[in-house]
Amino acid sequence: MVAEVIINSTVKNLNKTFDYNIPADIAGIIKVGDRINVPFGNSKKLEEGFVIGFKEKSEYKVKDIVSIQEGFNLKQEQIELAKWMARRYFCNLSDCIKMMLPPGTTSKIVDNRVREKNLNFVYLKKESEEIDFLIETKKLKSEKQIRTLQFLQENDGVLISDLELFADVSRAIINTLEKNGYIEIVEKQVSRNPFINKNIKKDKELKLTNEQEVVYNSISNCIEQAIYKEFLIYGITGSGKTEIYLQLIRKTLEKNKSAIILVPEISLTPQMVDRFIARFGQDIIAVLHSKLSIGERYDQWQKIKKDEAKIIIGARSAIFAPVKNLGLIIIDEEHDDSYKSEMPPRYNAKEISKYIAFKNKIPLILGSATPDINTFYKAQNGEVEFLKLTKRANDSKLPSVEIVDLREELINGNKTMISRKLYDEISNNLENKKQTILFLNRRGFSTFVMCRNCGYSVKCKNCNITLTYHRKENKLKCHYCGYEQENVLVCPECGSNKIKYFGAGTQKLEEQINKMFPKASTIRMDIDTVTKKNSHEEILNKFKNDNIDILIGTQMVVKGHHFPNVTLVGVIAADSSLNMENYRANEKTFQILTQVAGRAGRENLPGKVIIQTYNPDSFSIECSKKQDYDMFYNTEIKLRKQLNYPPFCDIILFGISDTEEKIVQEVSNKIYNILLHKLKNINNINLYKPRPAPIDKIKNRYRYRVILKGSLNNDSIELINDTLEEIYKINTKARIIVDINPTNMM
DNA sequence: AGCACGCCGACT
DNA sequence: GTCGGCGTGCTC
Repeated sequence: MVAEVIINSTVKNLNKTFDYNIPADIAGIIKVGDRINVPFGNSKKLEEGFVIGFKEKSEYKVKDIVSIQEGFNLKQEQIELAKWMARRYFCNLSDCIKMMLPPGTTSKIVDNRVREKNLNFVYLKKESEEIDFLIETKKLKSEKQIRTLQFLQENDGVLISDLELFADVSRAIINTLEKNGYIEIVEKQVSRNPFINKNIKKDKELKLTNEQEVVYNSISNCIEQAIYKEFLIYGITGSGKTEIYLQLIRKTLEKNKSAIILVPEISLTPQMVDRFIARFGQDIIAVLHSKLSIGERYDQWQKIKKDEAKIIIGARSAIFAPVKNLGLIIIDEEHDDSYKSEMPPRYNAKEISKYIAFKNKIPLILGSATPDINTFYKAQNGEVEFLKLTKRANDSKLPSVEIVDLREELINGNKTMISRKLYDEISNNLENKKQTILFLNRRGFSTFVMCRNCGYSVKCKNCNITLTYHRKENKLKCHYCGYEQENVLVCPECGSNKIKYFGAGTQKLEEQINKMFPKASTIRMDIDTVTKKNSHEEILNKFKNDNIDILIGTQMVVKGHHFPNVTLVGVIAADSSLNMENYRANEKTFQILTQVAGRAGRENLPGKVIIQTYNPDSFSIECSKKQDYDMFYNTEIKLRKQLNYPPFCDIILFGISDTEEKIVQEVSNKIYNILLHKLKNINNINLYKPRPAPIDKIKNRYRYRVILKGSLNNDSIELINDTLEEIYKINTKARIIVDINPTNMM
């Protein structure tokens, strides 16, 4: 008898099973899912592996398994899920297995050293892009230093004890990095219980409205009878989805089962969690998200594993939590892009949820005010049961939405970013002591700097991207690789001084607003102001509690929070998301505008939304003015059908990159030709010739891509996996990524 | 990913 | 001769 083992490695060519002999002392206890230590290759150190099966004998000369790591074993069904994922998402099986292991134990063999409490907290001082750049350009050489910085990057600051334990770095390394100004050490008492000091009053169940009750009953019935079914709760903001969730969870608990609630990372705020604590108490709740330190995450994970936590609230990866007796999965804001992973394994948590719900015979709830077009399509054809909430629970009115044509503004000589209409409304709001949110999906001061004489625009020297002007530091920065240089006053090409700044960002908006309304208090929120742990929260709290007049921000102002005193929302330019080279541009525009609009006038105050745009006739903008999802859906779905886009097909993106363009082209052509040859007998698949990616160079790497469109089934997915295996064998140099139904096509 | 193997130029 | 540069290929 030999064990089939997957080596814990991200290397493509090691993504296959290796056979190992089972020594007598563990022969009786070893089972599928065990995490083991094995000798591998000619390395002196042991490698980590996972047992995924057994067979009679091996055709190879096998080595012995050295030991089993106690307390880290996975269940057979988890291995099954990992196998399914690896095929579905064209990724390494060991990457999938890692998702299910205790946080912080996946990078290397960790013995069970005692995790001491520690007061010192370390965080990255430099921007993570800057660190990436230092590594990429080989300016940072020490492997341990790199590992430490990468670890901090991934974790947004951690306890020193976590760093030592999980990244295996020493105090000396940490001190050196601090001396060089890369990191900062903060004296801070960090609790491993994210709920500590919370004194939340218990609340009582609200009486459901008739409409809510209908929704509740349909799902409750499936919990009662343990039936798999997928539901879409389509309910406008404020229609009381959360109360239904809470009562369905109560029902699940009564059946002695647990529930997982997935929410977008950004809306996983303390206020949101408090609502669950108020209803069920903190003892049976676990929270999993990226703002927790690794130690906290580890403790939350253990709380679930020990079956103390029955309610798991978390971001995407919480779907892999080791829940004992799962009875319900809820995905809130199901249209949100953060459910799709952009890193390997590039999984979609909605699909994983469906898989798990089906296997466990339990209901899966998707909730949204602006459902994903794909989900709504399934609801229309009955694959998903459609449930609707049309009334706002407290009867507050939807805000009025007005569209301002920026082209007309320009004709009338207004060169500022604020239209007359919006100017008047802001003035009005300031007089009435009401708050305003201004939304602009572009950070920095100006997105490009151009010479008006010769047309030259300043580009990054590592990426094919125009540099963004940052006013405060008077520098030009690349938002992709972190490269920065001094601002130019004279054109480097022709020597002219006619340098002009185009494409205004949030910094410029802030400056203009401060000029226009010198008395108003403002606060800005974008990646540049949100860096430290929690400061996203801090800015929003400051805005709310200090009654700041105007909040200026990007994407991140849109989600989660509820500001009772905000009555005006201004969208400065609704076009930036429309111009993306992406079939989902309309959908994203509609969703974001509808959500922004939802920020205005949430209680008894009537809200007003002003959308400024150069494309007032675009249907996504028109539909968001009317806040008419159905109209939007009906238009969009026809386009998708016509142009053959999801939900009518799947898209697979093969991304090829390397520092040498010639190699990228060669590998891209090889991939294209092999795929073409292998898939020639399969109907309904379109393969598009290799083309440079929309951003064809990032961090000195040239980028090409091959796109495949088609209705995929298990057979075609297998065929593509086989093809990839062949490609990985031929190619060792270029980086290849494969993404099925990606959210980002850049 | 590591690491050995092996082929070829440089050098005490 | 033989030291070491890195391209190639394998790991049960």
